[in-house]
Amino acid sequence: MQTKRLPRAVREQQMLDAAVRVFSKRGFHAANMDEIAELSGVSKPMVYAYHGTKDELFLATLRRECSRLIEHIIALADASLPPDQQLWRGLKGFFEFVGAHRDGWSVLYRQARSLEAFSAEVTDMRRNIIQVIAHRLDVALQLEGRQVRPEDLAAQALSLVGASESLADWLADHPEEDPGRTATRLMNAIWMGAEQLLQGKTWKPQTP
Amino acid sequence: MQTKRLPRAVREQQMLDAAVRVFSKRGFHAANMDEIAELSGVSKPMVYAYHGTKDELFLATLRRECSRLIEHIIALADASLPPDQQLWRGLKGFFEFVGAHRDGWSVLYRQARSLEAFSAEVTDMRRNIIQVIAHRLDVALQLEGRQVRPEDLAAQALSLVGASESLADWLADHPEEDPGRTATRLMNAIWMGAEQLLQGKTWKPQTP
DNA sequence: ACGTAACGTTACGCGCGAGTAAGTTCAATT
DNA sequence: AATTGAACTTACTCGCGCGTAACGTTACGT
Repeated sequence: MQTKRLPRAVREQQMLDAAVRVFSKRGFHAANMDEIAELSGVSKPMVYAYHGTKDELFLATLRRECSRLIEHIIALADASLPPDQQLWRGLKGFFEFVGAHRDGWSVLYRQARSLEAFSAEVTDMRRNIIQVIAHRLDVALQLEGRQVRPEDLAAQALSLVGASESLADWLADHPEEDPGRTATRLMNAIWMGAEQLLQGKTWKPQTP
Repeated sequence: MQTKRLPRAVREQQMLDAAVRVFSKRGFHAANMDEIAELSGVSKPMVYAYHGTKDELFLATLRRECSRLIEHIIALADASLPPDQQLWRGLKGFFEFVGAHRDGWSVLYRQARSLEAFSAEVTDMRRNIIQVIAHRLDVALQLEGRQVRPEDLAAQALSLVGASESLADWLADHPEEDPGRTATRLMNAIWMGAEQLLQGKTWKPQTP
């Protein structure tokens, strides 16, 4: 290959790009630094020079992918929209991101959550999302004059997130599937509920 | 320690018990065979003699925990019950199992799913469960004279499983929580749906 | 045009843990 | 009580992969 020398900032990003791919393909432990280095078009000590240890490199990739995901979602799910529209847009944004960044998703979840050293990081992020969802649900409920126990709110939000992750996994393995379609399916599952489905009621996006 | 010598069958089970604990505590890679051996009250070569390589040992523990889980669930979710009761009992069985076998659950999911070498195994199991759920849902729909596209059925089942896993994770970290209560919360989330919740409608078990 | 600092390399140290060879002790069978 | 084989141990080998020391090279400011 033998490409040009590059400024640090650029090389750092290339390394993160490489890291995402390798970590997602091999898993944290099986991934080795030489492969990541090679994929960044550079040799191993450079990776250590720019990103420290393997753990630190992993954390860096994790954080980058994570913030990209969050940004993409919050840009879409405007809190002033009606609840189902908020949910719909948020989900659509989420699935679009997963569809477009398969391996980023994999690094975030498959890997990080199962590793003692990193689970705290991703658990925090997850808790934040869940809290936001629970809060918005709470607002919607209060507008209707309802009151629900906090644990039940949390359970609802947790279910939603779990279901989303599950469909996201599936989406990551099905390139041909449209993210919007997946989001719609999830709306039917979580917004309408199984009972409604049995009665033939389905949810449809108002504005396609 | 220096306990008595034990027949192979017994020792094998002790090894699996130890393996579940260590794999769940440390993760597959970080777990080392010496620790598992020690926890089984025996030295490393015995583990190799009885269970082969580390991979094979992991697979053995995975399979044992897995079949225990499945058996426990199908024993409860009788197909002749009405749909919501099937779901309710299946979920209750599932959460009871998770509550009683925390580390078994961890080995099954956190670890196995993120490891290339084992993901196939657990994915197969998962696919089976999803298919069963989708099928029973289909039966229920046909009794109502409805028809739903297979992918939508699958998505509904997938959401349910994802939400269950999510709550199971939460339950595994909250010893004080009653599994039945968690199951009820999930029924509210997935059976009633968020829209119903907003309207103040909740699901309650008929027979406590 | 030349010094220097950032970019980059080759080649190794070293610990850890999977897996094994060779030998020992106990308990059941004859 | 001798035998035999299953249960169990100690004490290694060996490769892999993280992390680094020591050493080149190119761009860029002056």
